[in-house]
Amino acid sequence: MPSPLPDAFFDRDAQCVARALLGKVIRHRQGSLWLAARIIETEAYYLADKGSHASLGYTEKRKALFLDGGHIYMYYARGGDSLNFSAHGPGNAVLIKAGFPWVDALSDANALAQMQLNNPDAQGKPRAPERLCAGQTLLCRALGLKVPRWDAQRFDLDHLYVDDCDIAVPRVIQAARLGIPSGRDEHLPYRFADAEYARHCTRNPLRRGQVEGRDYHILTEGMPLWPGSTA
DNA sequence: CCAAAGATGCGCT
DNA sequence: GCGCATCTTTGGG
Repeated sequence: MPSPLPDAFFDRDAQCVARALLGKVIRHRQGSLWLAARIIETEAYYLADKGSHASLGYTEKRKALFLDGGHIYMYYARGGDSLNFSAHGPGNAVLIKAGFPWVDALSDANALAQMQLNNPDAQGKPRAPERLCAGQTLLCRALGLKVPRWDAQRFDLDHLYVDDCDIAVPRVIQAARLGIPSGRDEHLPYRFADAEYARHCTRNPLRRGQVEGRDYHILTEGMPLWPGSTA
């Protein structure tokens, strides 16, 4: 039984949404197949922070960032599509950074095989499932999500939604976001990852050399965000 | 119309 | 860890 996230889920602070999305499942229908990936890595962006697209100002392309929580914002950069969901407050949103293929009764092995066809490697060969959604544009490629179809749209139970599959995420990693140029609020700790899937993220936040308390923090269930602001 | 950037990804060291 | 390919969108001429 699918259990789509209600609009109210997204109408909260972006960091809360980013954290809560870990372990949720994105489902996108392609023909008769429901392609699916569980979310393992997210980043929050705010109107006021200089790393965000919204901080560049309102334009037609960026309008979805300013719509009510639960709108889809997609953009194209560096050779691929990226997926975001708007959160509470104009200009605030969550970027979906990485996922992991999800297989169940609705999204079966045939759906996974289609995802591998959608997102082959540079030689045209199928990727290992653990690499298939290990990046914001890889995820969109595997799931078949495109800017022209989904930007500024809402979820649609016949085509695309986020499913609460009741997956436990006992430990969440909170760290600085990736790829933010210096001077653009690059230190803000708005990146969130499922600790059990850390090695399958865009970059492993627990890789050798990273130090807890300096490079990242661990949040267990019920623990407030670090450094404590739930805004 | 064209140049350049961009919330990246890959391959090699 | 670093260079380079990536290719659509964007904005200036």
